[in-house]
Amino acid sequence: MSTRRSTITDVARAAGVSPSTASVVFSGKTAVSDATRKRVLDAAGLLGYTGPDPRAASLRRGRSGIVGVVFEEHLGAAFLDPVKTLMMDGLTDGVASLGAGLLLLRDQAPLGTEPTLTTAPLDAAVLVGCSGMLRESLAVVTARGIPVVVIEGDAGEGIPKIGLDNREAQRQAASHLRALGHERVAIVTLPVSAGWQRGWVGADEPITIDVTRERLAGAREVFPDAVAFGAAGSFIDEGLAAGRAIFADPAARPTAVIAQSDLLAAGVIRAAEEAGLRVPDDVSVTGFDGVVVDGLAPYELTTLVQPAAEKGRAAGQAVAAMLAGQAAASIRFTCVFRVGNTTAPRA
Amino acid sequence: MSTRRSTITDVARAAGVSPSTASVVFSGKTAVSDATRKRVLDAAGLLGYTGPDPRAASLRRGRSGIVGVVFEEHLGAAFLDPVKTLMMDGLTDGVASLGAGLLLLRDQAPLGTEPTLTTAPLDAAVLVGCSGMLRESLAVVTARGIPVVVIEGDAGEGIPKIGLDNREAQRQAASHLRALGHERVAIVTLPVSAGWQRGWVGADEPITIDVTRERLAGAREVFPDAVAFGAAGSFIDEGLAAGRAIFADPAARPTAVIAQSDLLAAGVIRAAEEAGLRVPDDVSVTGFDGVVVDGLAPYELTTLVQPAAEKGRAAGQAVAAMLAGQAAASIRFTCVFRVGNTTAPRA
DNA sequence: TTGTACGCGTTATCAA
DNA sequence: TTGATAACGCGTACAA
Repeated sequence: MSTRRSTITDVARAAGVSPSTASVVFSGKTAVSDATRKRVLDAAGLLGYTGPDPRAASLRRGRSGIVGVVFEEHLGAAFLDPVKTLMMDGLTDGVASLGAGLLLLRDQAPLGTEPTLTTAPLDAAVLVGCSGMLRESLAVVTARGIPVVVIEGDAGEGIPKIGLDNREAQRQAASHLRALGHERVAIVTLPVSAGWQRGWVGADEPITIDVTRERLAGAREVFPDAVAFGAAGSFIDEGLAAGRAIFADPAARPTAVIAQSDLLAAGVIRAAEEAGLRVPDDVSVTGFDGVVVDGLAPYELTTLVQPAAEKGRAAGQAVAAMLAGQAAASIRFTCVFRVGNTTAPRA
Repeated sequence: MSTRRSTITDVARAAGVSPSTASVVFSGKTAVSDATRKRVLDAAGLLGYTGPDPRAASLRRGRSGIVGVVFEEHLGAAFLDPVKTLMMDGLTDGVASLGAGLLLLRDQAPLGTEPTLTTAPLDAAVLVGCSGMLRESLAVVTARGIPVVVIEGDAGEGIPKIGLDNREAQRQAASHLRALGHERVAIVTLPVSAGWQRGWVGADEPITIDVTRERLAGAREVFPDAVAFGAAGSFIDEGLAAGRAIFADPAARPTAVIAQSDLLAAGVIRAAEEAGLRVPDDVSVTGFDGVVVDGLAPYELTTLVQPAAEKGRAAGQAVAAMLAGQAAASIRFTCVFRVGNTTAPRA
């Protein structure tokens, strides 16, 4: 049973038509008489032909229908982040209009395997949270003429960026806290650099991750002297650890904590409870992202709602535009400040 | 600047060698003299040639290096599940040995777009949690001779399945509870069927999702009369809702709850606390999966640790085997029962 | 070690 | 509405 797969040529021959006609029956690009169509389809059924080989079609058309999504981190880690998940949802929609699918790619190929970013049949690539690495692969891709878009990161000149008004948004939350009378404020940041280990962020620590730096800057515009504790990732447990460090010294306790993500904020709240502090009565907490934190109820975070899915969708559209030969512009989305029940006037 | 992309033929001509020699320089399949290699590489650099076109190479080789991963549910929903995330990690590894990447596919294409499952240049496909639908697309794929593997689901005859000993495993947890003296037990199940709404599961409710059915059967082998509440998904908040329903009537309170996932168990624990019950003193709770539940500390679930990443890896290997022309067998992994601090003797 | 020749399976173009 | 022709860009026997 291991004969050659039948091709469109076989079908055409069996149906007594030319290959191009058979092709048209499957692609629908041109009108075909019903009689002919039936003959071709029948022949196909008989031969077990199930449609054009995508590989050949893709070579001929010059399009594969595949958009690569490149993550810097370990793939599983990426999906632990609800913001990225939402973004993927939007991206799925965004490229669907293109009839394309998403190919998951890791920046760091697992040793010994070829860098798929350069060998995969991509029509376009979307980089997620690219903080300046992977420039080499990127160079190859752009040289190949493959459109590239970056979400929350910087890939250098000429590459469209989809991002947020991180700084301004975070400043809003800080202002809100100041308006409530808070003065002693601590900040819990996202990782400060690649491979960052949980810990206090020194004043002269170089911050290489854009999002972290911008949000921190926004908070410090209002509270220049606020201490900052850098988490190792956006997880509740990281927020918990950060919160413990922050609330450790009763004498130095802040009355408000600005967390750079909702998950971190959730952890901080738990740490506060652990330390016998009530939220928001004893300590106010703000988050960032506006995602649903599973299990956080009855709290409703005061946070900045970012259009995560929109970012993905916009990236998809940008890619589509570039594929259509148009230039795609960078986009900065605006976060919406939402007051929940985790902030209150200073006691 | 918009002239034709240069091809390997151009490079060969510029380097003064034949196309096949140039090809060999890039593929490394045959030895080439250093001088020749240098000439070719130089020419490539000059022309901005960045390597073989993946589309053409894939046609020629008959391999695209792409494995499709098909989810039934909305894509974002899939990644909210830590088990699936881990599985994806394993799968990534599993196919990496193949030099392949993962193409994300949704079962239900978002209307108006082509079913990518049939038009994408796949070398193989992995179905996740397939409960018997999508038979048509599947038929096309298998007819095309594309290897298919199913994780936690059933795609019919002849398709290798990667799964767990769900029934036996769950029975173990139940036995543990019985050994602790528990008699009045409630079960919180995963969704009972596609589109299931949260609620009590009637005795004659048809259970169409394999995992749910098997785990329920395992629990009922020990506690035939245990009531079951079906969650709408594997989330903490769903477990919370289920727990509230279960603990609502003080007179009918169970002394132990068997949850079909760790996230559900986490929610149940929270519901218990809410109802003023202590875990495990007043009520014991078991989970299933053995994943790290973010924010659950200090609890450590008594649960069944399933090799989620292993499942993914095995699927990748099965796919690799089939691609190599060998038959791949179905695999049933065994869960390991782990006692945590959420179960205790009946008060 | 290098070159020749051919085909992978399809589709765009144009003419009939 | 259909058919002939010519790529698409590459890899690989095989010969030299």
